[in-house]
Amino acid sequence: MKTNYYHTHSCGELRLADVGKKVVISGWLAQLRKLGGIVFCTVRDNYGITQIVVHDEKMLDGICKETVVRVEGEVVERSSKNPKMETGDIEINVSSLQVLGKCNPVLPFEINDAPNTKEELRFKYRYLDLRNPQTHEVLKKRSEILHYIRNKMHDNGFVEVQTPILASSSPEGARDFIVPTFFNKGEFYALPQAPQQFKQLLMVSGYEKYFQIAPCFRNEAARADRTPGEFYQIDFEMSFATQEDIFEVCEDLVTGIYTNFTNYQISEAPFVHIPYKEAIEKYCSDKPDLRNPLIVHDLTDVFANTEFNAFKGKCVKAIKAQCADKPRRFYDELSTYIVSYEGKGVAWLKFDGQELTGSIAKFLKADEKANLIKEMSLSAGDSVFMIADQKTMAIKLANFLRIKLGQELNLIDENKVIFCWIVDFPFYEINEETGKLDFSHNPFSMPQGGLDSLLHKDPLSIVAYQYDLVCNGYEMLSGGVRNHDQETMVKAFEIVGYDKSVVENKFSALFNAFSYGAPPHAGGAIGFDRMLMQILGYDLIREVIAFPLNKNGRDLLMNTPSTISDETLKDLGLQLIKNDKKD
RNA sequence: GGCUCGGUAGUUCAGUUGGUUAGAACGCCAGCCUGUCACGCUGGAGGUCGUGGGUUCGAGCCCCAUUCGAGUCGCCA
Repeated sequence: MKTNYYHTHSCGELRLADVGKKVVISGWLAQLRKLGGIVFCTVRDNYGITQIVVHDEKMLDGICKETVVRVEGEVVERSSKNPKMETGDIEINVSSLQVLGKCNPVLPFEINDAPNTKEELRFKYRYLDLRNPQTHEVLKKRSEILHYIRNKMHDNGFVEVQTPILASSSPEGARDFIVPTFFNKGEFYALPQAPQQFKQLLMVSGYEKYFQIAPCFRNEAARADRTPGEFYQIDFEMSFATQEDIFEVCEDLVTGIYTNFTNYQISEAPFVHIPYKEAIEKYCSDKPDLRNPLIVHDLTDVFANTEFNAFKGKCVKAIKAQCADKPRRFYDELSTYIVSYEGKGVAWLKFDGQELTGSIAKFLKADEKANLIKEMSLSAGDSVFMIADQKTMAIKLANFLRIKLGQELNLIDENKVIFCWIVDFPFYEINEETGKLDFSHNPFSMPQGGLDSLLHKDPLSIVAYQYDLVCNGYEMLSGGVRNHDQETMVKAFEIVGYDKSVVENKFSALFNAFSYGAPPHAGGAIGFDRMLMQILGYDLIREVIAFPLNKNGRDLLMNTPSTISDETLKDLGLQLIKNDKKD
């Protein structure tokens, strides 16, 4: 610590070895404990907490908790030490105490108890919330991890480039934030949803390995694990690289981060690869939590000719679990849970080694029961939970059911972090709304087999060099080998009904760039906030963000977004549409 | 936009079948206390029960509307 007027030491620094030293510390008064003529206080700064002893009560006249003070005194050994404090062996005998910043005696909430305060209030007074040592630590950890990542990327030869924030609309699928401008009335910037096109252009420029801790903006609704508006990605791209090269770089980075900054037991690289199709079959999810051992079985064929109305003509998904000891209510509550997601419910059966019993046993024919037992390899004590619905819905609900069962039956090992690569995403899919063929991920990725596949294969059978890194049910990274060939790009768009002019106009920069010698390239982006949330053991992404927006994209501290004056609107060439109530 | 839950003292919450003056803990204020560290003890102040309407002799509680917040679905990689 640099010595100056305000301090010779930090509040986390002094130890027994410093006894006898005359020191100066500055910080916030965290606690005051008066015992007659003696007052014990603690002073807190960015680095820790140190106890000070005031023998002259007058020094503290008019001073309350959270006042910023400068304290001069001598370090002494405590007669009663506090093993819970890092500086608990010593205290400072105060000779002078000066107020540097006054504080209102009634705080909106107690700093010590800040994490238990309702979020609304915490974020309105985020600067107080962040004084809480536990909360304070989060942003320091965030910084350390960012530092580690930067170093690692630099060490591996990546060049850090800042791409524009005032950019143009990019076709990531989410809605854009639009920025009006004084210079060009009637025209707008869009904040980038990702630096996708810029980083690919950098590849065309020959930078070979690019990365950026990139701010990304998406004008979409929030969730507990998804902040509205803005977030950060560790964005990277490599030329002359294959999918495997990307995996190697990511595995090295992610393993490094988790081993250095967490105590989790993490899966060893190389991480397991699961084709998208298999993930959907086994887990009914493209981001399965592999800590959960439950597997989803498809029983559609078993009940293909059933008389049972609830299953007739439906896609039937089933999960086997050992929970024969659970009461009837357990089964009923699962059903209620599924109904809350607009499912019809959960049908269940128990197997005692001989017979199937349970909610729907009497509706099933003997051969159906026999096939079910065989298909699911049931043994005594197993229960089977079944969902019957339209295929898409059945898959969705089976995923919820698998997760819920895993939680309820305590099958999740919280100490583990299991990574996997979901690979071979389909290149095209049928858009459920329009019934037409559409890109299933972004249109930038390379179809496996290249132009040849596009020309000769059934579009729905083509898979892309498109991958996700999944960890404990969270999607941590998404990326792909990019399509860098004009002809292949045009063909890919043509298949979904766009002609060449669409590609030329919509992605003109990229498309043109590819006509001047583009290297094959691949990359991806890690959702940094979400990863950090998991590393630090939080369920809310807002916990790891300095000044988070609330669910409705509102900053309660700065009170944004806010209206602008009519004059400014006019200067921007904007006119608001007035709508009193809805439309 | 839908569904679910919530809004009571500065904070976290309790509040019975609708019934006198709406409670507790922490915090705050005052007093006592020389080894506390979640200090202790005594006393005190502090409330538009989110807002508006309704039912009722009487509403924190019941009904309607509205607003704010959270979770979730839609949406979003």
